[in-house]
Amino acid sequence: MKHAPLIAKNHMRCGDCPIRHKAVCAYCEPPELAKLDAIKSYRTFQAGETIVWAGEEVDVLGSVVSGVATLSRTLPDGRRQMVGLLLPSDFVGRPGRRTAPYDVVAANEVMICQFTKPQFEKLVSSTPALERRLLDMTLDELDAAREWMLLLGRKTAREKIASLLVIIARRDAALNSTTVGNGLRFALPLTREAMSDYLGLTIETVSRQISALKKSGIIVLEDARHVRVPDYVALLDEAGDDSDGGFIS
Amino acid sequence: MKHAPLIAKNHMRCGDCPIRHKAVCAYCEPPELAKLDAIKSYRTFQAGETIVWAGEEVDVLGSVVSGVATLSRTLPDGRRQMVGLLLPSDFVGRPGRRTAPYDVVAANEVMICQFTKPQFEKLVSSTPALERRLLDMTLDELDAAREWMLLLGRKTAREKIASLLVIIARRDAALNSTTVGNGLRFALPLTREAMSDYLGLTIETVSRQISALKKSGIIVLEDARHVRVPDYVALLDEAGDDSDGGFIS
DNA sequence: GCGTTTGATTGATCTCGATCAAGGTAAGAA
DNA sequence: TTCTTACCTTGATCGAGATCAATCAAACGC
Repeated sequence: MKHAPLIAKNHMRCGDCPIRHKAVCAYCEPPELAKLDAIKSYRTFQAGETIVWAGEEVDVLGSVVSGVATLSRTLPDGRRQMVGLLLPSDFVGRPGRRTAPYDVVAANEVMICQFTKPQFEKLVSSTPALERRLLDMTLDELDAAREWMLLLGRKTAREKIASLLVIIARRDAALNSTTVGNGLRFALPLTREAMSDYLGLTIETVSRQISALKKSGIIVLEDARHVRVPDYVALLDEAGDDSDGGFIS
Repeated sequence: MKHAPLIAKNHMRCGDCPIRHKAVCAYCEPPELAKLDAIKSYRTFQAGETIVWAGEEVDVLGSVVSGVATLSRTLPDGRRQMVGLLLPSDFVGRPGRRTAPYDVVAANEVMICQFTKPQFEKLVSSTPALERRLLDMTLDELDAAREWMLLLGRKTAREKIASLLVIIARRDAALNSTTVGNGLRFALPLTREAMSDYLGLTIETVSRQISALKKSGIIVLEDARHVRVPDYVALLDEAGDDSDGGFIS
C-alpha cells in the first residue's frame, strides 16, 4: 500500500512573517508579497476566545501564525460539531462574504497575521493570480470537508481517533519536522472535548479509544497532551483508509 | 422561530438552456452568456452510470440540466459515504483541477450541459466576474458540506431523514414550485440506498424512519418515491435546527 | 497548607441504530 | 401467466458508543 508523503508542499514566505502564508504561495508573483507585507498587522486571541461569532460580521482576514482555531456549528439544544480546524498557515476569512455561518474559536493562544479588509480585497481584485489562489485554497478546504464527512458518516470511533492523530501528525511534521527515528512525536493541540466535537463522539469515547490505541502499542502517551507514534504506517492503517488521512492542505 | 425562504434566488438563463446555470448568474455580464452559449453541448448519462471515476481525469465540465448525480467516497472495505449531491443547475467539474477524489455517479438519467474544457477555462481566465462567481459557488458548496457535517456528526436518524427531505423539498420547489395549499408534494430522486449513503445510515434505518415520520403525520407517502408534506414548518422542526436545512445553493 | 476548578480516565448501564433475517411489491422477461 | 430481479418494509436481536457516575491529577487562588 502506498501512502502520501508526510510533508506538504511549501509555500513562499510573505516578507518577514514567521509562517508561510498559503494565500501567497509559489503561484503568486513576488511583487504581491511586498504588497501584502505593507497592509498587514498582528493580532492575538486568548484560549477560548471567540474570534468570529456565527452570523456576525467577520472582521478578521489573514493567516494563522501560531496556535489553533476551530470552526464549529451548534444546534439550538447545544449539540456541537466542529466543521473546520485552522492550524498555522491556514487562511481565516471568507473572500467576498460578510458573515460566516459558524463560530471561530481559539483553541489555545492564537496569533493571526491580519490584512486590512478593504485593502486586501482591492489587492485581490487587481491580482488575478491571488484570486485564483483563493479559489484553489477553497477547493482544498472543500476536499478536506468531504474527507471529514467520510470520517463522520462511516468510520468507527477507533478509526476516527487514528485519523485525527494522522492529521495532527502531518500538520505538525510539516511545520516542525520532529521525526524520532522512523517514528514521530507531537503535541495534541486540542482538549479531549474539542476532539470529541471534531469527531462527532463524546469525551468519554475519545478518552477510551486513546487508551485503547495506547494499550495496542500504536501510540505512546507521554502525558495527556503529548503523543509518540513508534510506527507511523501502523497508525495510518488504524485510520481505515489509504488516502492522505484528511490532510487539510 | 424564523425560517429561511423556501425558494432560492434565481439565476440568469444561459441562452436557450432548459435550466438556469449557476455559473452564469445575475452577477455576470450578459455578453458572457452568449460566449458560453457558443461552446456548449449536451450529454446524457444513464441511471447508475459513473460520470467521473475517483482519481481519474475529469472530462466533464458544465451544469446538470436534469436528473440527479451523486459524489461519493468509498473506503477500501466498501463502506461508502456520499459527499455531494448534484441537482439541476448545479455545476459539475473542478476549475483548475485535473482529477477528483470521489466518484460522480448518475442516480437516475442525467443530462449535462457541457462546455469544452479548454475554451471554458480560457473564458474564465479572461472574465474576472466568472472567476469570482466560481469562487462564490465553491464557498456555497463548502457551507453545504459543513452543514452536512453537522448532520452526520450530531443528528439523530429521524433528524437526518427530515433534513434530507427539507433539502429535496427546497430544491424541488425552487425548480418546479409545486406547492399544494400550504403544503408540498415532491418526488424522491434517490433510492433508499442512496439516502443511506447520504446520511451515514443503513437502508433499514432509512426505511424505518420514513415509516415513523409517516406514522407521526409529518409526511404522507403516496408511494415509495413520492412524498406529500402537509405542514412544511412541522418537517423543518423535525430536522432539528433552524437553519436553511443544508440547502446546497 | 487546603479547597476549588478544570480536564482526563474508568466503570456500569442503557439505547439507538446496525445486523441478521424474512417477506412484500412492482416491473419486466419468458 | 409465472419467474426473476430490484427495491422496499418490517421483525428480532446485537453491539458500539452514549449516558450516568465516580475518581483522579494538575493547576490555581487563598
